Amino acid sequence: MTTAAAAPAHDDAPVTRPPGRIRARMLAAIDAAAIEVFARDGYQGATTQAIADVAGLSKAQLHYYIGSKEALYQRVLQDIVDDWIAIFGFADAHHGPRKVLGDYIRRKMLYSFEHPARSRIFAAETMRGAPLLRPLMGTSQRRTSQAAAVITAWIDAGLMRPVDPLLLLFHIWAVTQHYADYEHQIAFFRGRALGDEADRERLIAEVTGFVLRGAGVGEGG
Amino acid sequence: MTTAAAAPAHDDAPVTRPPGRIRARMLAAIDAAAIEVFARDGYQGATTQAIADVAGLSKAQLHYYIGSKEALYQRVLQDIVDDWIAIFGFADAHHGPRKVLGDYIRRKMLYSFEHPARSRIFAAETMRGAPLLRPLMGTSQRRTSQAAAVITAWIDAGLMRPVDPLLLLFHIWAVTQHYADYEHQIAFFRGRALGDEADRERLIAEVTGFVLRGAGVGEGG
DNA sequence: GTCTATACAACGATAGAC
DNA sequence: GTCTATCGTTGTATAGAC
Repeated sequence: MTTAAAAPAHDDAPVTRPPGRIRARMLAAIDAAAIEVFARDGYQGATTQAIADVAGLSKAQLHYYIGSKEALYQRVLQDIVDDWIAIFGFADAHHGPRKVLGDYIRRKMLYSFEHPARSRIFAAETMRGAPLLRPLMGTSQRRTSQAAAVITAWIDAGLMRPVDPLLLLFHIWAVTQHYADYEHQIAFFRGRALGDEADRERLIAEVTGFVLRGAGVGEGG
Repeated sequence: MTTAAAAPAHDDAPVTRPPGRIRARMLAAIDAAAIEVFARDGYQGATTQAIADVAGLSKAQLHYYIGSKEALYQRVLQDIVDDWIAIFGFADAHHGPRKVLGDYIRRKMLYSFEHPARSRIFAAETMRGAPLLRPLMGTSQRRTSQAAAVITAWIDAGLMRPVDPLLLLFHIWAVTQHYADYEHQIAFFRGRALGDEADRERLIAEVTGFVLRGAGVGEGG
């Protein structure tokens, strides 16, 4: 596993060059560019030329690194699914619906604010039938079933209303993701862009209150 | 306003042929095909070839009727905005939030069930910054402001909670449109497609209850 | 008015130079 | 390993035949 013959030990000049150092930097830039372009134009609409332009490479250069447009897209999708799973979390069910749902809503809202492009890619892929996303959703499906079971338990314990657990999750996703997917419409109707920290906190509070009341989570939940 | 010189008066053989009869039939087929393809592939991703295939025409034939891909897309967008405005309705404000919001939610849900493709086109156009939709949104913006004022009046009358009126509208749109835009995901997690009349009524009831509780509309609202 | 043959630009991708 | 020159295909659109 030696990388190369040894070399002088200057601190400012790394002795060994990790394989694909340029590659790693390139791929990071490419991923960022791909997310931006796929979010704006969709999978079919995005061109490798546009992604190359945003990443600052020639189209041919890009193709060398990505293999194919579909492979690049799949990588991006996988990253987004990983985010989705990382944010999802009903493990601490014993804290009750107010805390668990509230925290989840906050994480989803922050994700919508910070990574709207990723949310839009997920939305667009779902809208076209999710042909490339579906095979990556196994874990998401299991986690969703588990979360639904947790909600059912809360209902049985009298901590919230007997809403349909799965539909409640849909509604949470709908409202929180709306702030990413429809960001432009929201800015249009509000007359200003999604604003500073304080504004975001207001939105999170409003959404949280709306959902918890909708789910019938009382003061004691 | 005479259409042509007179002709025999057989009932089963129209005397005059309205100008562009073939054209009207073609345009109807083209619109339906365009909605399907734009919804699946987005504006950039949709090809005139694909639309022509679905409509059952040659690509060149299609181009004769549509002028350009952008013109076709704009026409579809205008139709969708017209739908949006027709469904929106807060004129009967005196009936109170329970009835007005409930009826509106029902109309939105039925639209999501019956025209998911149209909802998706609207979503995709919004996600990419709505460059071609924005100029068509003047009326929608006015109606939205009026609706927000109505909600404010309800709040002042103590008929519902002091939620942010605009955000409440966003949340209604988010939840109802979710059943169109994320239809495939919903089917995936529920393990079955959006079902029959009874299933749809259940979903409408669940969404309506969720929103009205979230808005703090009491029994008397 | 309707449709076919065709133009030419942009697409994703790769063989081969460096 | 990296990148450039170039390929074959498909894209939107139109001139001109019917």
